[in-house]
Amino acid sequence: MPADNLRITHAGSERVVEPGTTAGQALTADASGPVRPDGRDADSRIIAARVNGELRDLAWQLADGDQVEPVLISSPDGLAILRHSTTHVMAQAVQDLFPEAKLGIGPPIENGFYYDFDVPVAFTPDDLKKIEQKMRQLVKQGQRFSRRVVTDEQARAELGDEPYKLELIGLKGRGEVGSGESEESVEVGGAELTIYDNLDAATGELCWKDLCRGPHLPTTRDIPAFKLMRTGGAYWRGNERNPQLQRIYGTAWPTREEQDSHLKLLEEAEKRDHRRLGAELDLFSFPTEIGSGLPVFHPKGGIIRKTLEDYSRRRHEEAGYDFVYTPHLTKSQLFETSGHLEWYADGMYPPMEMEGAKYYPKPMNCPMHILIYASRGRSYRELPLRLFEFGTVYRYEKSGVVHGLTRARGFTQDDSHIFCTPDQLQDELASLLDFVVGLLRDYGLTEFEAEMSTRPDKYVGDLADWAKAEAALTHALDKSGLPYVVAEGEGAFYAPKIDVHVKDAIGRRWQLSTLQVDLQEPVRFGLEYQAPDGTRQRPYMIHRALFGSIERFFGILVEHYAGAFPPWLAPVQAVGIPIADAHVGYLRDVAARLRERGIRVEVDDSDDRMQKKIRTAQRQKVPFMLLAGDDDVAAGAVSFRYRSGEQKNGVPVAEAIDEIADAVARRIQV
RNA sequence: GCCCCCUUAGCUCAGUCGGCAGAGCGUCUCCAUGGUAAGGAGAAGGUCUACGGUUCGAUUCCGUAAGGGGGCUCCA
Repeated sequence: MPADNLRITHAGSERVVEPGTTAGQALTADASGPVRPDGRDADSRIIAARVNGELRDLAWQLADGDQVEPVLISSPDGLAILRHSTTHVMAQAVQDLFPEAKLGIGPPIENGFYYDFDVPVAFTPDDLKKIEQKMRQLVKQGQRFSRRVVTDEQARAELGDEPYKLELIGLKGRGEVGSGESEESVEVGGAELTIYDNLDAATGELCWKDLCRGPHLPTTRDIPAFKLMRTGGAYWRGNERNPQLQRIYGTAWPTREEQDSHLKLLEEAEKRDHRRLGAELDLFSFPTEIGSGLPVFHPKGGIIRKTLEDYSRRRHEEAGYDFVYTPHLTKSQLFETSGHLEWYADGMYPPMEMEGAKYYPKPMNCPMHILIYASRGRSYRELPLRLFEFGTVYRYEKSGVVHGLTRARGFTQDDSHIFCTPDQLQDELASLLDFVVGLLRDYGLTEFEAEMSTRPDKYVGDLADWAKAEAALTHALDKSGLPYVVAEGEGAFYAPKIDVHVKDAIGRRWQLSTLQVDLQEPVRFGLEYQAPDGTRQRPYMIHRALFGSIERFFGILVEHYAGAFPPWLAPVQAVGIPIADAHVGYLRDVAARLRERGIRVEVDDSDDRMQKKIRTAQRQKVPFMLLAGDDDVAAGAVSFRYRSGEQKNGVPVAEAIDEIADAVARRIQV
């Protein structure tokens, strides 16, 4: 069945385009419709179509009256189709080379795709090369993707030796996999079962087939750029009780250039890896003797951490928080009352037994803050009561998940619990969100997006409270002006929540702050306050962590800044570099004056030559370098060098000191 | 926790198809006093992660453990 021409309706007129045509050819120069997101893409290929709103292959048979919109390869849908098609090519290559491999699922994902295989032996990096080579052959062959609707029985007959595919066919019947967003739906979503055949370009002979919802590219030759990235284990259907399959990840792009820039971004991310920079810049380490996931901060990491903590404390103080301190250990009873032992015992370090009592390292601070609230009777006049603590907690993360500072087993939360009346909830949440975003901005993060998570299927508390809490959170979000998405059913069992995500300097998203309206703990602990009418009322409780974990936030900042912290956070803010030994004394005097202004400064009096000292300071990412030679000494000046390489010569010492102190005080990046 | 991979000097890594090991950077000492990203010379530094096993002999092969990495699952 040759691919029919595609009729597209655009700008009120209908025209016919052949598969593989470009948008530029398909559209008149003045076209301004949906296929042209911007002028740059005018030559992008049309690889599929949206027929009456549904994605279809170019080979789709059109009926009169169909509303057809072409899909460009560079559009989000186009990218998914490209990547989904590439994953078929990969699966074919794998089954050519490893005939015993059984197919799992193979969906497109962000920036690429994967396919899972059941194979007796895991793939090696060498296998990956062979598979990629084979794929390049298949791409060159230009096999046609061809869609076929089949009945359940046909599908079962044709895929008889693909046990996982058979399972998927079965699932569809039971409605477990619909047309939704699950990755399985890529195979069996939609109203009918379809099989995609890969047909030889010349003979039309069947080369390979897969149960698949589609759509796909016209031919394998339409894959412009791809690369296999890595392998890994993955549980069948994402369930750890299921067998583990071997997953191969790849990436695919409309142009070679886009692929290259994607690979470059990955390289850049690797260079910024906080674990690597943490060692290079002597910030922190994970001594084996202490244990996995338990970091120590070295002096340079320590001063950064102290600075960001101090600033956070000051801001909290200004915002009306009260500072509290609580111990690291508690008798089991506390976490029995809170319910944590019942729900999260697996994630807790085991208890120590002393004199008949069991003591647990705390996995969270809230119950202790609650006890402070409950330590005496509370009046509505005291509310909202905002308790704040840098509280260190311990969670036994499974060995496979520990990851640098971003997933540690001991970490410190900038934890706050706010107790308020029902009336205060909305305003408190709204101002809290402002506070959170304002503070994050001061640490140099500028792009935010929020996620609102609502009541899950398994929940505690009563519906009216959930509704009220969700409404208050939504109100706060609307008021904040932050862009947000709603994640239905993603809330914790005891609370709906807002998570604030930030984008870092290279565009990666991190989940940072979380705001939760707790509907459970105030009840469990029987919290109350006395209302104006003399009755005893239940307060609302808000959990809130801004950095989440200081360690994790620290790691994210290291990566965000690529280690080049803004002056106020930099461990060494300025370094004096003498041209020769004779100028060391002069720079020591300058350094003393800087120290008086609170600047962290060092003078490099090593035996190295000046060039080497610059190189060293540059690699340590020191924001300001003050050089001095005979000329400078004579003029009472310094040669002022920024880590950008920019340089001003003959700057009077007083001026240089003012500039540095000013940059630090204003917390600006240089 | 599960699948796969890794662990050699402070760091980054060579190497030994089984015969007790090397480079660069860093460190230390000396020389050099040099104007914008590596001046020169010399020295110190390793029970080759740990423990078992195979072997005449193990850093190398096998097993176990610890730590690390890439995924999966999980993340109150």
